[in-house]
Amino acid sequence: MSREHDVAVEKSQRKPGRAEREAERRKSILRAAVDVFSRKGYQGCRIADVAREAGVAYGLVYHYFKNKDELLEDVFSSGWSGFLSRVQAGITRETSLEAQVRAVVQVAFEAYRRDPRGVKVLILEVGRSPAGGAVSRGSAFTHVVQLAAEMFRAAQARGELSSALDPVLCATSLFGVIEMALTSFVVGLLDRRDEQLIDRARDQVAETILRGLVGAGPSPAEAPWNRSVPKPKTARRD
Amino acid sequence: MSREHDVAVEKSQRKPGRAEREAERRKSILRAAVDVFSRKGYQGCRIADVAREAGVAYGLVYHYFKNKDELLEDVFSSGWSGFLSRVQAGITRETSLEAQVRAVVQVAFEAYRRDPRGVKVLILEVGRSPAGGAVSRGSAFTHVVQLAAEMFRAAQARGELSSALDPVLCATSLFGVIEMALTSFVVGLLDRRDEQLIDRARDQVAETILRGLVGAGPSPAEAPWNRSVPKPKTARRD
DNA sequence: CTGTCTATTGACTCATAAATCAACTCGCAA
DNA sequence: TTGCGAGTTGATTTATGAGTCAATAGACAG
Repeated sequence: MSREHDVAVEKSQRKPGRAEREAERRKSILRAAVDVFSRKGYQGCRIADVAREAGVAYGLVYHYFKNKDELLEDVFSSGWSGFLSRVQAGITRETSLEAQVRAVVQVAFEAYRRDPRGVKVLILEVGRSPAGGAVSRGSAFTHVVQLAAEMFRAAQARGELSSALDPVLCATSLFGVIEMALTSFVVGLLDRRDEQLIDRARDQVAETILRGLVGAGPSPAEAPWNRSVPKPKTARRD
Repeated sequence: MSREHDVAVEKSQRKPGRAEREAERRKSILRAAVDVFSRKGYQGCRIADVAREAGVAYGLVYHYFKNKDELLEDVFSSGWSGFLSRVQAGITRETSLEAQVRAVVQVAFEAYRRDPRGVKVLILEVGRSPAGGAVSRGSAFTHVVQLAAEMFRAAQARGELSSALDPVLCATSLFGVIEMALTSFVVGLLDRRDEQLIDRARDQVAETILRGLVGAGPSPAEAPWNRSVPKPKTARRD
């Protein structure tokens, strides 16, 4: 008991403890996998690459993950579930459609800023895996789209959005614009090092969707978008 | 010379001629490749599948194509170049930004209606091949985006579009919305057999982008989207 | 200190599929 | 008819990479 007491008390000290060391290893392999996937794609990468990148032996990958597919599955779920919950939170927090849309866009761009490679994997590999994908990934993309579709549907019920529009199409449009904008950074069409450009892109994406969807309604004359537009442009130094 | 005469004269008869037979074979393999790619993806499919689908021997694929990669390359270029030239034509034919955008959307949806599988391959496999793709595919996507960006830039010069917007982002937004809408049919999020829905989607996509981009100007109260837009000077204050 | 238990290693096996090639078929000209 | 040569075949070879496993090292309990 004395030992365990020590361990429990000094958890934050430099005494890793076996379980923690293991978890750390597992995470480092996961991180390496994201890295390699983002560079070579799922089909194109070898377990050997992941192992080398993580600095562990080939066989160890199979100690922590049943097989290659489960590895991808974990890469996916650890990344996507975070994104999904943030999107969910953003939608719930805000009340107007405009604010909700801005929140979703914000979440996506923030995720990209924090972890471009992870986003790249999600975008290029998982979100739209060819039918063969077989696992839950494909349906996860569907899930987030339906989440957004629900948001648009609710907005229609509140009269904030023309009911002539298809909510699912509104949702795909939203993610289409977001995704393609991020893709253009990923593939180098736009300069990913230009922080200002990323901000402008985020704002323009939100504007495009909002003015588009909202403005498409039957009465464009009203234009209630003087509503607390909270300074779209972050005042940057010149 | 008599032989060539025959061939030339009876071109439309049931005398294939060797060169023509070859070209036909090549095309049938290409068609089969599109088919198999669309079902199993590039990495996931085998040359044997393509050969079987085309009804030819395994080895013959290698008679017509240097290797698997060149096969994909040809699938791509034969499909993409057609799309590209149609987009180009659509942009050139029309004069107002609104009409041009509608034309581009129309081209994409028409292509989908004509050959869903081909579009699926282009969208899911080629357009966004992981960086490792190495070949021209990645840059081709870049190409069409830049074509559209040029269109938006010209519209800015004519005063039809706010110059505060980034033309490249306008272009990615346009294709992002188009592509995701088509994707949602491809993956079954929307019912691809519902012709009416496809039409509605096409219209909504165009509306979304147009009202979005055009309406993004500083004073949406006017709403001057009454066709023609021959007013080159809408004297917008920035 | 000593034994046990498990994390870790990397060479090996095995399945898959790309690419090759020698044999064969068949249209066409002499 | 005959023979050349290109089209066509599919078994064979070769390459690659996933997954296994017996051996080793290292942590922890007694």
